[in-house]
Order: sequence, then C-alpha cells, then structure tokens
Amino acid sequence: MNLKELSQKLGLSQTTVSRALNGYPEVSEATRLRVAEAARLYNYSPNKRAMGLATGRSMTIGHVIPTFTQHEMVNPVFGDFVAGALETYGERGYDMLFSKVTDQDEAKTYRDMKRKGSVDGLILQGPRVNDERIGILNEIGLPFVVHGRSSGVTEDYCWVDVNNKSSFRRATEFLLDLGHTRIALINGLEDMDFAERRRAGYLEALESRGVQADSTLMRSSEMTEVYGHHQTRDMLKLQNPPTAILASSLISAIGVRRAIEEAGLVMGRDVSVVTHDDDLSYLKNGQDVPIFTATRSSVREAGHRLAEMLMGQIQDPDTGPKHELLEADLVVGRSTGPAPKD
Amino acid sequence: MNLKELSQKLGLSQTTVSRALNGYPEVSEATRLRVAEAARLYNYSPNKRAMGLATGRSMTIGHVIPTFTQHEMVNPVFGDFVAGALETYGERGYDMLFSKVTDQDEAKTYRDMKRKGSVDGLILQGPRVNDERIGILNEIGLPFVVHGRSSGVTEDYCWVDVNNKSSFRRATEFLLDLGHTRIALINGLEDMDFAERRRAGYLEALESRGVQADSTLMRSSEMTEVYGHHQTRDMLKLQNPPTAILASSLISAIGVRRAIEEAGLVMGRDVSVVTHDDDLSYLKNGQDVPIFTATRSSVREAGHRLAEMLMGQIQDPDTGPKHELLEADLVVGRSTGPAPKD
DNA sequence: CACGCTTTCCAAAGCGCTTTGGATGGCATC
DNA sequence: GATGCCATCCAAAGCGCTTTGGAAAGCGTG
Repeated sequence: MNLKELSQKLGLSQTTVSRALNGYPEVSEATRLRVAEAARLYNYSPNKRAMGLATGRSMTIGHVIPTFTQHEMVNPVFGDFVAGALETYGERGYDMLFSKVTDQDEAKTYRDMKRKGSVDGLILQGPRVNDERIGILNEIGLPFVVHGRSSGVTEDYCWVDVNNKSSFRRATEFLLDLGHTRIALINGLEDMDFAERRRAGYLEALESRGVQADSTLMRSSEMTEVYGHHQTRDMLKLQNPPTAILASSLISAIGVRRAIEEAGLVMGRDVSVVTHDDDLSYLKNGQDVPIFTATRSSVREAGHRLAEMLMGQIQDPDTGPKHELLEADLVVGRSTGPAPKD
Repeated sequence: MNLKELSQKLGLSQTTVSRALNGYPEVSEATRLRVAEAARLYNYSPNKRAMGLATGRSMTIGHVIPTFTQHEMVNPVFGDFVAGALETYGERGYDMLFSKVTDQDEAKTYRDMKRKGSVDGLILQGPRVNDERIGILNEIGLPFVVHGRSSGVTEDYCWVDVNNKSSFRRATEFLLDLGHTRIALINGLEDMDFAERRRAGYLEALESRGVQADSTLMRSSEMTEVYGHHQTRDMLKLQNPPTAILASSLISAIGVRRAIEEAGLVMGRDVSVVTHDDDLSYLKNGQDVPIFTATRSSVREAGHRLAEMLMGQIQDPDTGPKHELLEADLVVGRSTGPAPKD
C-alpha cells in the first residue's frame, strides 16, 4: 500500500493525504480523522526512502564504530552507549546507522556520508588528542556531536563529556587523604583524550599535596583485563611498589584485582584500588556496596545527552555549538582503605 | 554534484553515466574510463536514497538491539558481534541500521521495517525458546538470519549457532574426568535458547556417567558479574558445596572467581571453574595460558558468518534456509584441576 | 449581488536515481 | 547497394513521497 493507492481508496488527492498524515493545517479535522483511520486500516506507512528523497532529510544518525584498526578492539562501552542514544532517537523518529571507518579514508567516508545523504548528523566517539576528524567534520558541514573532547583542537564544536580531570583529581585526593603516596595510574591509551585528562587530574592532585609523580607508576594502554593484570603484577614487583592503584576502567580494575590476589595480597587492605566505572548494564560494580571505590558516570546517560544535543543541532544548526560537562560521582566501595604502615 | 550535473559536464546522458558507474556492459571502455575519472574529479557519489527508491533495495541491514526491557541490560557481546558483521557489510556496500524494539509491538516494528523499506534484511539476536519472532518474520517475508536457534520452533529458518549443547557436554565431561561430581551450572536466563541447550548438554554428560543432577546446583539468570558472585557465594555455603562450577559467560565467571576467593578458597584447586568464552576483544581470557578453562567461540566470527549468510539470502532468496553450526574449542586454563579428596 | 477572504482541497513538478524501449551509426554480409 | 547486426548511446518513464501554485467552495460584507 502506498500513498497513491491510499488516496484513491479515500477519494482524496495524494497531497491531502500526505498533509493529513503529517499534521499540516490545510486539512479539516474531519478528513484528517478519516485519513488516519484508513491508514491504520490498510496498514499504511510511508516509504522512508521516498520521504527522504522528497524532503532531503534522511532521519538517520550516523555512528562510526570505534574499532582501532591497530588492535581491532571494540569498545566495551559501545553497547550501553548505543542503547542510550537509541532511546532518544526512537522517541524522535530517527534511525541509527553504523559504519566502520578505516583510518586511511576516514575523511572520505564522512564526505561520502554527506554527499550520499545517508545521514542527517553524526556522533563521533573516542576522540583523541588533537583529533583531526573534528576539523574535517566542521568543514564538511554535517551536524555532529563529540562524545568527549579533544584537547588541542582550537575550533569550536559540540560535545558532551565527563569531567575526567576533576574526577581523577578527586579520586587521587581521596587516596592521598587515606595516606597513600605511592599511587599508580593504569590509564587508557596515551593518545585518547580522556586518558590525557585523567592523567592531568591525577598529576594535579599529587602536585597540590607535594607528592612527586613517579613515571614508573604511570602506565597506559588499551583497557583490557589482561592489561590491568599485567601492569599490576609488574608494579607489585618493584622495590618500592604502589600502595594504591587508579584504574581507568572497571574491566582493567578486574585485572588489577586478580594480580593483587595472585600476589597474595588483599585488595583494600594491602593495596587500594579506585577505578572509573561507566555503569555498564552488564558489568555493575557490585550490588549494594560497590566492589570498587569508583568515579562513576553512566555512559548510557551520556548516550542520551549526546543524542538530545544532536537532535537540537539538526533542528536549528545556527545556534552555536553546545557543550555539556557531566560530573562523575565518587562512590566508596570495599577496595580502598588507609595506606598500610610499614 | 548529482548525476544530471555530472552527465552534463561529460556531454553524456544520465543513462550512460549511470551505466558506466554501475558496470553495465552497454558502455564502451573508453567512456567508462572518462566517466570514472570525472566522478573522481568532481567527487561524485550517488545519493543513497534516490538509488534505493529507484532500485527498491535499501542496501541496509537491520539489527534489533538486544535489550531486555525487564532489566534494560545490554548484551556485552553486542559490540564484538556488530564489529564482525560490519566488516562483511562494508565489503559488500551494505549499511547497518539499528532499532530498539519494545516487546509489545515487536511484530509491528518488523512489519513497519518491511513497509517502510528501510532494510533489505534483518539479523535476529538472542532467540528465546519458542521464539515467536521467527514466525512473524517468516510471515512478513523479509530475509532474516538468526544468531542462535529457537527450540520449539518447527518452521525452517536461517541460523548460525554455536553448538552449545555439545560444548557444555564436553566441558562437563572434562570436569567429570577430573573426578568432580558436584558440578554446578550457572547459566543464562532460563528462556534463552542457548541456556536451554547448555543445560541439556550438561545434564546429558552427568547422566551418561550416572551422576545424579542436583537442582540446587543449577542456577540461571542474566549473566552479570554480580550474579556469578552471588550464586557462587550461596552455593559454597551449602552443606555439600560444589567442587566445580560451569559458568555461561566470562563475565559471570569473574564473579564466580571473586566469590571463591572471598571464601578463602583457591580457584583450580579447591573449586574448578569452566566458562563459556565469547572471545571478546575487550575481555580476553588471559594471554598465553587462559585464566579460565573455557569453551571458546568467537562471537565476532559469528557476526561475520551471519552477515555472509544474510547477504546470500538477499541475493537469491529462493535457495532454502541455510544453517551453520559452529563448534566451540575447549581450551584448558588455570581454573581447573582434579577434584579435591575429602 | 458582486466582492474578497478563508478554508479545503488538488494537479503537477520535483527529489536523484535506474531502466525500458528505442535511435543512431558503423561494419560485415550477400 | 540493400540488409542485418552489433556496439553505443539516449529520452523518458518511473520509484513514492513532499510541496508549490493554484482552484473551488463557503462565508460574511458592503
């Protein structure tokens, strides 16, 4: 059933039926009801592609899947983030479209998206320091919102980010308050912007208390369980091992815990651990009392906010770039305690 | 730049340009080259929606995001699965489209997708026992492939599945061989088809060795870390606790391990653990020697296969339904050992 | 009653592509 | 030289929707 057939059944023109369905005022309430009724009866719903062709809008948002081609790792945060965004899209009648971008022709892919008209807007995930994609997207003129920020990029753009610096500063201060001074940082990949900000917060806290940062205690790589385990195992073997560890993700924190226990130590007594917690639905940080003391910020909620902001930008692109900084909670769990006296 | 403009620049008709670009034989090699050159020069790429309208194909595959509305949990496997499928789509020029379906109008959503013509095919994830969605999709007549199977559904359909029954039978036999008889099963949600099959394999192995199944050792729920921890903690308190535990996912196995250690026991010595391992990129089961003995099957690879099969179905829908059963590896790690003698 | 204004509807053009059904010219064949 | 046959190309008709630019009818006003 298409518009033409439906309008014939109703004895109306396609124009009128289309207008009735889309809520235009040039049609009487009586016929609008008749049309709506018939549409339901004949199970009519407009063809998306035809609609898109006619309007120039595609009613879909593009997401670029954050695989890093070097390691081919898929972001564990991805699922929850998508679920959050999808809820908002659903309410507004938008669809979500995925593409995989290979590094070499990233710019080309974005340009193509614009030309092909496959999306009305884009969400950019996993921004790196000095991320050149932001420049490209600004130049292309496709509405976009960044999940995170990119230090070093001077031009303005829309973003929603967790206050990574402040949350890691607070987490570090929390450990310092407990008497720890040998505090390790197991961070995400060096060039990821969030990792840089977290380190900045960590260093700021150390410095404000006059604690000398120790580069042997600062590690960074992809945030896997194995990596957390590996780095912790190594650091616990140092002549002067850390008494506290700051981890960048719950998954690597699990590895940290494993290494601590393998070393015959007790987490929260011998070694304290604080982690960032994205509040993933499939990986909760314990039930009532958190397993790990953590800086918590729901990535699903971030998905919501990003989507909301992008919808706004698409509706009126002329309101300047918007920003939203989400503050993480610092929740206390069982993984932290006073620094052991030696 | 659109077809019309490009063809004017070339002094050719739209027909010829279109044909040249799409590799039809009615155009000489010389002009094809000229056209290709010009397309590159002017940065032309065809509008997807217009193409879709004209051809009737949308070149996009629909995925329905597997959130369970009761718990709002996102499947942790989602990211890797998507990445796998996306690689195949990319090669074939297909896009990936997501929708969130709420339980009540699931049928309606599928029907809409067909009518709106937004997708050429569908991938169905997380099939339950007696899943009514399969019937609906068959009736609608949209090509689809199921990731998993649905026992109880009599009609035929395309699927790619891991041999859950056989892999859990083998895992159970492995534990029996080590002398364990008190073997617990921490399974996924009861109504998920994979959970049913895994239990069947587990029970089959027990029975074949004349070991009586004990319902207090069979638990099932959503496969979170907290759940694995909770169930294990409870079972270890039994008057006759299990000496081995079979877990349905690496994430819940991590919880199992946590409970074992909290009880002052050692995994692999006091309690053996075998888990299923989806080989997620962000959650590897150790590096060289696996942490957990596991039935391993890459969900990313499954994504590949599913996508491949669906593309095939879309190309010629008249070849009957295809099936592919993937056999999981049983890899031995550090989490299993002989049953403790008491 | 003629007039203008509002309300309600419609015919037709257009969105950018594919594809059908020729048209044209060059070449070999008889 | 007429004929047939390829090889190339093209004009135009869709695909299913929105939207522009009216047209027709209904109504109050002078």
